[in-house]
Amino acid sequence: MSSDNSPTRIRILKAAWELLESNPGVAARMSDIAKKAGVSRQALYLHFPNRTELFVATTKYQDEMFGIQDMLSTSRAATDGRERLDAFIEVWGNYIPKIFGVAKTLMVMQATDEDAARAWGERMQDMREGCAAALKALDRDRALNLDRDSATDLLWTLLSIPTWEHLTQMCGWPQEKYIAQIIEIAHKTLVKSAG
Amino acid sequence: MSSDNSPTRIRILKAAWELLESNPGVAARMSDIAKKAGVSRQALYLHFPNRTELFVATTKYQDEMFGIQDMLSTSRAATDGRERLDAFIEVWGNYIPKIFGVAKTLMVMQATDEDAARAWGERMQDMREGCAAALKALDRDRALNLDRDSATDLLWTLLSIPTWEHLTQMCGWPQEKYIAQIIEIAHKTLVKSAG
DNA sequence: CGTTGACTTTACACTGTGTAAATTGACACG
DNA sequence: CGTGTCAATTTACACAGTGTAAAGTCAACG
Repeated sequence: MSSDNSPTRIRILKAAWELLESNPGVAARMSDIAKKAGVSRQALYLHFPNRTELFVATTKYQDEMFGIQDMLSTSRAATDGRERLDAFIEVWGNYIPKIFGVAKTLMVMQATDEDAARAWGERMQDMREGCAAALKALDRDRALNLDRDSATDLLWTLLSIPTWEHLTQMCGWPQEKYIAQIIEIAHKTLVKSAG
Repeated sequence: MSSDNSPTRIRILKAAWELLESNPGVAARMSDIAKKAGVSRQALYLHFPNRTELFVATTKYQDEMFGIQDMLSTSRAATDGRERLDAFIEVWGNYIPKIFGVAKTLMVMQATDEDAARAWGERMQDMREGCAAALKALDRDRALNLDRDSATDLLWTLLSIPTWEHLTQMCGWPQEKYIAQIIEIAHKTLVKSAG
């Protein structure tokens, strides 16, 4: 999946990862990343065209390392609508804290950087596909409270990174409370009460 | 309320307002703001210590212009718990689009700029007070589904600017649909069904 | 021994913020 | 009328950080 896996490139990616994670939302300086990776600043430009692309590559590297695809496909195993919805929320909701630092940086850069916006947008669209898929079974059971698009939008918003950030970072909710509450809200707003 | 209202200062604030609104999240350059205001770049520094404080002053200017305090106090008039909750959601929810451009810029800057973080944090805390107040009557009627803090956190998140942005900008929901859905979610998750 | 490739080193162009100081012009007061 | 004051302009510069460019180093490999 990775276009190149020279050891230096990996070292740079890991350095970027650590720096972004230790300071979510703050775009680390190229010189600091270089120092942490133990290479010269100019070496970064031998592997990545610019800082944004380095950060984009870092998120892709994370997805690869964590095997998000496998995690999501596991959640697709459930056949019952509610179970599948719950599984999806748990998988994605528990994935967010792992990627938050890097993701937040890209989110912030999105406002000013076109490349970041494109990369981030694609990522979010993928996530929306996941939401749609998670609701499909529910819809087939005629247990969906809203039209499919609106339900997808709502679940997508509920599981967005800013929502996670607000509840866990600003409100101080523990991760378990976050998961439990999102599941409850999803049930109450998306699933027909009388089966 | 404003510490100084020289005409030049006002012209600068209006220029910043327009530029931020026309490009939400992008911190306009001092030179562009100056050009739009019809003054020299250096003149900006006669009125504001730095760019961040100019933007902070711009949000305060907006609040003053729009009279947000009056709008909110109107929503406090309702005595019935549900009515009051709905009124609060409508007032705040319809206020967001008016301030979005400037607010988003401050939100983005928050990640890297300490002053922006402080100013934004205060603003958000004020909002939380509003949420708490809007739920008070409901709690007194014993119609609140969760403990007061959790309910406040949830309403706070539901009415956050990123949530509005996600639903109206990313999902393309019209403002009325946004309001209607937020009210519905609030009812389903916060208000006891069998009064 | 010579070449190739990855990396380093040094230097520089460019953008944008913020500081500093001298200059202009209007208005007000004695 | 002259003088001071205040707002704003003009010009210049320090500083940080990204990205470009090009020459130099060094080890591996044929």
